[in-house]
Amino acid sequence: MSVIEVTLGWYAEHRRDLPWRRPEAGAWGVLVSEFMLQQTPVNRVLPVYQAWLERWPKPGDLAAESSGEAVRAWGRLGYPRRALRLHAAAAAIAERHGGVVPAEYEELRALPGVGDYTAAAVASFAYGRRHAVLDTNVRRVLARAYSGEQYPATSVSAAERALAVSLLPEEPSRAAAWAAASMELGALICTAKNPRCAACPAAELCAWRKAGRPEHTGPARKGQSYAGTDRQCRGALLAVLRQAHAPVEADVLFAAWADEAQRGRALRSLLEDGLAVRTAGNQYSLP
DNA sequence: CATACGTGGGT
DNA sequence: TACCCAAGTAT
Repeated sequence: MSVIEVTLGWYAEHRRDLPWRRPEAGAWGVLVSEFMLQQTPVNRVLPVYQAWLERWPKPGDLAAESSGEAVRAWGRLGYPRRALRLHAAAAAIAERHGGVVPAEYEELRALPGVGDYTAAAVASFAYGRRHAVLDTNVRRVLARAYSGEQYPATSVSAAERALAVSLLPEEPSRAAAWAAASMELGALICTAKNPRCAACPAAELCAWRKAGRPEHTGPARKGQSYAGTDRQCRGALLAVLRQAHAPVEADVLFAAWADEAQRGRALRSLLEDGLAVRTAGNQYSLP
């Protein structure tokens, strides 16, 4: 038995029944879920995903809306530029692909907000294509099971990608299943903090466990600060715009953040990003 | 290659 | 409480 075999067997039994994994989700459902899941946990995505697909069942439906409605519907998922990019991706799909989410990696990769991971994930999960799908979960599983290390490096290395490619089953549908299964294993068992090795189907084969689960050596991973940052300020300002259904006066917006210099900087960046627009006079709204 | 970019739940 | 971190992308 190999890590791949036991993981596929485990997945068949333990996979979560997530809405974007159902056949009726389609490629559009998969694409929407991938955008929302970029750096955001499953349980927070769930309700927003459901509402999103009910409102915009096809890419063309979203493309026909203003980008501001996408930002509003995005709610508090975080990183609202993703909502803008998903809206732009929907427009590109409507224009260039006849309203159908493309199946080719290169075409997916060319869409706004679709990077290497998302292009591989959509091609794999929605269309059963054979791609190395390297998200944080898969990377951790590979680091442990095959490289004997607690954590993968900060960015994907050539060696790491080569390993992932070498592992890919020949049969595309099986490769796609392995992508989903290894991701699920990383999410549920081979977790970052307290891995549940006792419940892991690959425990006997795991290089990291065989080595005695050595601690990560090297520089500690960079933590992300948030409190008091420009990011938090942007979030506070945007929350006001999301809740308002008409342009708001600058005064109202400024009441959301005390530091004048910081909120000025934040508002300017929101305008630059296209997350906010200045309307008549001194008023602001979603685009 | 490092950094900016939201938010909230778990420990 | 403070810190960690969650299906990344663009610059």
